[in-house]
Amino acid sequence: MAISEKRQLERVKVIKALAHPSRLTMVEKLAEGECCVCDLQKLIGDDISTVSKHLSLLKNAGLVDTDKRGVQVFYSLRVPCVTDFLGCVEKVLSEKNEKSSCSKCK
Amino acid sequence: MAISEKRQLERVKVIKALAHPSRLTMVEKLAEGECCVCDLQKLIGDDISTVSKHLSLLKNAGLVDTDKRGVQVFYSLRVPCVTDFLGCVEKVLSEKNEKSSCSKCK
DNA sequence: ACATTAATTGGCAATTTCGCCAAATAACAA
DNA sequence: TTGTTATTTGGCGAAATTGCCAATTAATGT
Repeated sequence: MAISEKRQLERVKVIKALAHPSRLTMVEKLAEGECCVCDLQKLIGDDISTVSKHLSLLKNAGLVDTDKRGVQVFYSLRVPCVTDFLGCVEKVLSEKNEKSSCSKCK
Repeated sequence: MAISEKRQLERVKVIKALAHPSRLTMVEKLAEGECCVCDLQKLIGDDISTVSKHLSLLKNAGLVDTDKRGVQVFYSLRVPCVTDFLGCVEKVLSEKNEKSSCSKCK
């Protein structure tokens, strides 16, 4: 039996949230510990409004949490398994290169 | 040290490939075993050309392999860990619902 | 109250993705 | 060769995503 359309869309929303270079970089950074928006902005280099929008998208997907302390907002990763997630992505990449551009084959 | 821009783009390419309802559904189907394009077309219901394009995108990302036998092309999942990958996505969703719409809280 | 710093939101143009149709290609049978 | 079935490719309009600027909101200090 197929998964409900709605459920699939929720899943896709989570995956989409990770499917952007800046957001992926921020998620990896957050895996090491919480950060304020300003730190993430320095890391990414885009306009702060752009970074903020990326972050709210991540939050909306359920990937991060926020904690406002004073003027700053601290973001933290909600689900640690995202790291394993990336492990799988790396595996796809290594197997891909292994086959398509095998350095041992001439 | 941050991951190279190029590497990050490769990763994103893989994640993006999974970030679509039809493609995600097909990947899950393929996790059970290989399928021809026609079977996947029936599963998804979109025009066959649309399905074919989704599949070539998956292939380009390194997620699936193809095997042409006669007139048909059989697709198969290249990396089994994609299943675990989805496990993490599910975890994100369950924790999300747990907090935002906690049934125990009034 | 006023200024300052941190972050979010609205709006918009540029780019990318999506899905259909029509046409092309490939394998095989008659 | 001709026809048939399976799949891919080209092209195009529609929809979604992206990133900047400007304006707004929020917390704090003077």
